[in-house]
Amino acid sequence: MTSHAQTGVDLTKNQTLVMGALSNADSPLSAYTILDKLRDDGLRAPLQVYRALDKLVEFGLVHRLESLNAFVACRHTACGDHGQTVFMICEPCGKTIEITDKAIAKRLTTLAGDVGFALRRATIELRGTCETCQAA
Amino acid sequence: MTSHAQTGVDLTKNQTLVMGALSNADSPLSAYTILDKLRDDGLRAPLQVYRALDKLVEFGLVHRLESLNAFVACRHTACGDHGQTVFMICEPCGKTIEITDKAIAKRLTTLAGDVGFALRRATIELRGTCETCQAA
DNA sequence: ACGAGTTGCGTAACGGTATAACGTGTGCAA
DNA sequence: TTGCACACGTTATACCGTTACGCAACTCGT
Repeated sequence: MTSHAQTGVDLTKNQTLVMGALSNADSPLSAYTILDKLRDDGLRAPLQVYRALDKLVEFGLVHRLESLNAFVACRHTACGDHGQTVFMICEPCGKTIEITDKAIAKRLTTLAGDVGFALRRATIELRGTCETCQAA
Repeated sequence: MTSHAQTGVDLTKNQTLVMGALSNADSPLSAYTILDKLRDDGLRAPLQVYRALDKLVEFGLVHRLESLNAFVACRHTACGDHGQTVFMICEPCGKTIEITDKAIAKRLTTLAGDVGFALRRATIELRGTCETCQAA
């Protein structure tokens, strides 16, 4: 369907709706919250959202935050290296900062190698308080 | 109730049961799986398990794996520094390796500091394949 | 000894998260 | 035109976790 500028991936109608909901939000959304936002657009069942999310994650346009059971639009689609992203989740306000860092990735690879573990994907989620909320 | 050798913490009856179930298991268990294992010991409701788990996590005897919605007995209770533990989860067999690493902890602290984020706790969970499963 | 506070326990009901199992429609290639 | 792949839609169900309530036991200060 509509083409995504940064990746050239064609999104279907439902994928576009879900992507839009996540892009507009300023903090991660649960699948059911997304569903509620999109009821007026014709979505009715959780599965419609989950299917779209699965694809969007596969395309690298969306990340899943495991510790929150929620999803967030990727802020730097251009970067490769998904699967090694560090998320900083502000507990007061819910906003998340997304960072990739070679040093972390390298160290994790080393640690895995030390015990013979074949690393496929890393989930790194930090909890704390963002600068804005500390000031407030 | 019974005293835990390594920590001196007194566990209640339910806490002891749940701790026992996790210690016997060789991979992480969900709360409901624990419940099923302990039905013969008199447990009947999820809340009984969740309450025990909350305390055990608080004591540092058990870790929660966010990406699995499951729990695992801590393999090195002696170490302090919970909240910075790296878990390597083998997808074929489910076993998890638990490691703490100063370099990772330090780098995460630095990254957080760079953006003014007050770090409270880190979730680091790696997915991949353990040495045994690679050989098989 | 007594009451107040705290902690753990037990049960029922519920809400949030995710998937299974169907079947339908469309586009495209052999 | 038949078969395949893919997205879609619906219903039902499974799994994860919490709220709300009340009771029992154990402190601890008076």
